[in-house]
Amino acid sequence: MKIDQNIKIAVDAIVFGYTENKLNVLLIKQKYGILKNQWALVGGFVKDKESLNDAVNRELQEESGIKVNYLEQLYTFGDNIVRDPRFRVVSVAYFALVNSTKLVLKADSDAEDAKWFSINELPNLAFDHQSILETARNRLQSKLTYQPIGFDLLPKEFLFSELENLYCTILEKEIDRRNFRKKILSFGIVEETEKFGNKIKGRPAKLYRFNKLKYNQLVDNGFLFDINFA
Amino acid sequence: MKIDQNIKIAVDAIVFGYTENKLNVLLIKQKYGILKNQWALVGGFVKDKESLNDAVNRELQEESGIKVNYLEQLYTFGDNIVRDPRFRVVSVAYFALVNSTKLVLKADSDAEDAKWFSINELPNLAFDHQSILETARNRLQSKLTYQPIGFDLLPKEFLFSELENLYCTILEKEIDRRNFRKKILSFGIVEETEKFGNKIKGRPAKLYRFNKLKYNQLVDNGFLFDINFA
DNA sequence: ACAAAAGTGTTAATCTTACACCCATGT
DNA sequence: ACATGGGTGTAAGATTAACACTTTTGT
Repeated sequence: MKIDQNIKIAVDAIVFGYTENKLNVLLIKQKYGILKNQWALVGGFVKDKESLNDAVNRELQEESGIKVNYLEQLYTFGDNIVRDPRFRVVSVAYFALVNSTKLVLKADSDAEDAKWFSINELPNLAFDHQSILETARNRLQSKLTYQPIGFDLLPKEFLFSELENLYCTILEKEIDRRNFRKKILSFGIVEETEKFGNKIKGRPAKLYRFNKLKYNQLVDNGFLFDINFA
Repeated sequence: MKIDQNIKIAVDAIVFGYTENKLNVLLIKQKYGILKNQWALVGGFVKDKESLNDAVNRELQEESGIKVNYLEQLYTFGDNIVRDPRFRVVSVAYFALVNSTKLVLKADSDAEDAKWFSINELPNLAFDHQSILETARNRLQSKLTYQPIGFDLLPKEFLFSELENLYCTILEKEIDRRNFRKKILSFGIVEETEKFGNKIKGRPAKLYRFNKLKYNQLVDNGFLFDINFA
């Protein structure tokens, strides 16, 4: 059986970071082609002998040198058959979270420049990357409430106020500080360390740590992480 | 820029139906190729000038003649690079729900036979369709609790006991009849009709109808459908 | 002593759970 | 009159939501 089909498969990654109470996305300035100098998501074509997963990881490595904490398939964009002006491309988009606080980006082979952009100050994006980004943002918002993925955007040890702020920022909601802390602590998956953060102002704040092992154990026993707010 | 890539894109559909308190899946017996006579999901290759969505709908039409009530993209399977023994195929899987009570299947061009199988009595499946099906089943289970998709498996007018049974069957849980009814009715999206179902035994049961319009209105005002059980 | 952020409890309201009896029909 | 499934209410327990003052530090 001969299949006459001329469609290319690409992978794209939406990489979210969180610094200074802002949600950021990693973008790459295109180095070649008719889209030269346009900003785009990390991504590229899949090789013949490479799984989709390997492809995203390779692109992340090549274009940014980044190591992500969380990666999952988001959605496959293939309904707009002219999304890429060169030829038909179906793009499998991935959703990634990274602790960007101590991260050094490298601009490598395919990209001229790799940079973090606040989600609220985005440049014009190549292809249909704007709408992919919207999809990713929705996924982040909803997943934040039923999976402990917020921790993947923070350093290993973090302040409670940072966690709280992350939730407020991403969900675009006010959250009662006391109720939030009570709820999170009631799960028993976040533990106090002996250390203190280096705040300049106010009372020193303890650092906390997410216990992933404990979380996995609880999940095995039917535990469901869940944060709902009015 | 020339891309040397030789991967084919297919779409597959997991079509769920519900009859006589059983969850069923639509399978197709392959007519051609080395997989002749094996059972497989509805699916096929995407055409060059056809959106992914059009491709699934076409395959559903061609192979089963079915009209689905609900269709959404499920997941893209492309990590197993030898999932199809002939050449590399990346498959975009779709998840479909249909009211199968009055449905006539047609076996058409590509398929010898189209048949419903109870989810508990599946034959061996071609390719990695077994694992795709697992993914779909998980999606169905989780989505049932936070989206009103159960109605897409039932006729327009249905008995409360059918709805309840559907939830019990798919979630594999016992559900308190009174609490279930109370909860569903409290949403105000299911309304009583004047008609009665034609039960043979017991007290006649009213038929109910899902008011999709009302549901959409409520959603616009921030309503969240949600059924949680212990 | 004051500014700044951290840390902490209680109460009312709401939602969830558990549970059992009467009703309308066909035979 | 009995068998079968349909229809209904209530009370105890758990969860959520609303709300403000004290603590620790640096200046």
